[in-house]
Amino acid sequence: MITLPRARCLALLGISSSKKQVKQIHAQMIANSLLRQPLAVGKLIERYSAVLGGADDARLVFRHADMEPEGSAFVWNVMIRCCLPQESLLLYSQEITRKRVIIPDSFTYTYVLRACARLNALREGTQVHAQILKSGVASSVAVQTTAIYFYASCKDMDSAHHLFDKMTTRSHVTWNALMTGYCINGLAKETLILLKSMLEEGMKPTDRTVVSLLSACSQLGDLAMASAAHACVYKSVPFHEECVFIGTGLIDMYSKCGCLSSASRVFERISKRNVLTWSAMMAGLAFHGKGKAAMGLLEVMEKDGAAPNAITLTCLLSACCHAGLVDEGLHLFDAMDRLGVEPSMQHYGCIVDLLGRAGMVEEAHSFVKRMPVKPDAVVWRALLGACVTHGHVELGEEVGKILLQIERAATTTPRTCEDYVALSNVYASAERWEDVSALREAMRNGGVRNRAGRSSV
DNA sequence: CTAGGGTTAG
Repeated sequence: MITLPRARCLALLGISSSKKQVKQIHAQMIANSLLRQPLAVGKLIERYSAVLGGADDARLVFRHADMEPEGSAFVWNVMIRCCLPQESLLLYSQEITRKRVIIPDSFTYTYVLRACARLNALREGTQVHAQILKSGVASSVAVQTTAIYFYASCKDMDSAHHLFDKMTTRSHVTWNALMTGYCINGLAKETLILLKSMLEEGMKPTDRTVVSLLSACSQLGDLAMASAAHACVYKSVPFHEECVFIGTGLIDMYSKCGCLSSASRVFERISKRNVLTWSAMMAGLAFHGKGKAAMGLLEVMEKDGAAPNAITLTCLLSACCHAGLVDEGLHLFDAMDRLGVEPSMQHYGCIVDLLGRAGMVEEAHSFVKRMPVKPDAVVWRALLGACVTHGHVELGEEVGKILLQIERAATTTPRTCEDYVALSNVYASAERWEDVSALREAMRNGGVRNRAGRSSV
């Protein structure tokens, strides 16, 4: 048997795209006794993790890696970086509780914090952050930036901002991390203020900076601001027309600011469209009640050789919903199998909403009962909304009680008042005032806060 | 020549 040299193996690994290919190179590496070399093992784990169905193989390679202590630390870091966030935390905590055979370094900490961010695990990540501070490892800009990203992902903007203020050296990624944090937490004004200070400090905005800027403008719904942002993108980001994120952001921004024609113009001029570009345009059309046009775009998209995904289907179903296109929506739902997209809770929710808004409350109810998965609160809420609008008091009461049950069983999500208010509206529509006041009483006793109303545009 | 920090829908 001919064995490939190390360099050839590593190069081939880099371009392997299926599990079968990775397995072949894996065999070569065994024959070449490359599996005692940290870099080779690391690359193998990386590749297995990247291909479909390779997670178990990556785990096996990791478990059987046998090398010097520094090599183990390196391979451990690679594994934490490449596996799913839940497993990253597990690998990390196992090693920490075991008498610290491997000492985490700044690489480990960035990966673990990133995992906590993805899991929305504020408690765990805060503990990790404390361990970082205790570890004596001089915290690098990368670790601190990831910590900012972590706190922001967990909606703890106070900690994120505090950390940012304390940093003496910041990279453009640091600025972007905090800005993205403001953005995803709906703090559009803060996003713009931070961008201003970034520019004042002489930092150049990057493609990721302008994605936050565009999203902030979407939230504000201010067309004048949107045009200014668009001009800023033109001035400051070279090759912006090749950046899919920016194109998608522009389409979304113009749609949300009420200017569908500008959104279409941007869409037409994008050279590299991906599934999200198409989805964003469909969402924009949906937002403006142009359901037929959104459906028409699906055909163009398929002719263009792009395959719709779960997000695309959500956008289209919601377009049908807003435009009252019941038949089209149901037809599209049936076509999902052919399109290769498995219906998720959101798609079921769209159909219930579609039927409910069209006044077909009985049909919506029987659809919910036929669902192959357990309906979540969003699905029930759509049905309850239909009951309120179309005066189905009995069903509304039944659904409202199911929702309150879900509400009480939930321990992780904060208590909200929406479901109480909705059920209360059912009672009010039937002039059952005693039930209304009993519900208000239950809300007070349950510690459910009434929230102030808000509007975006 | 032992790797590193983030993002697009509702």
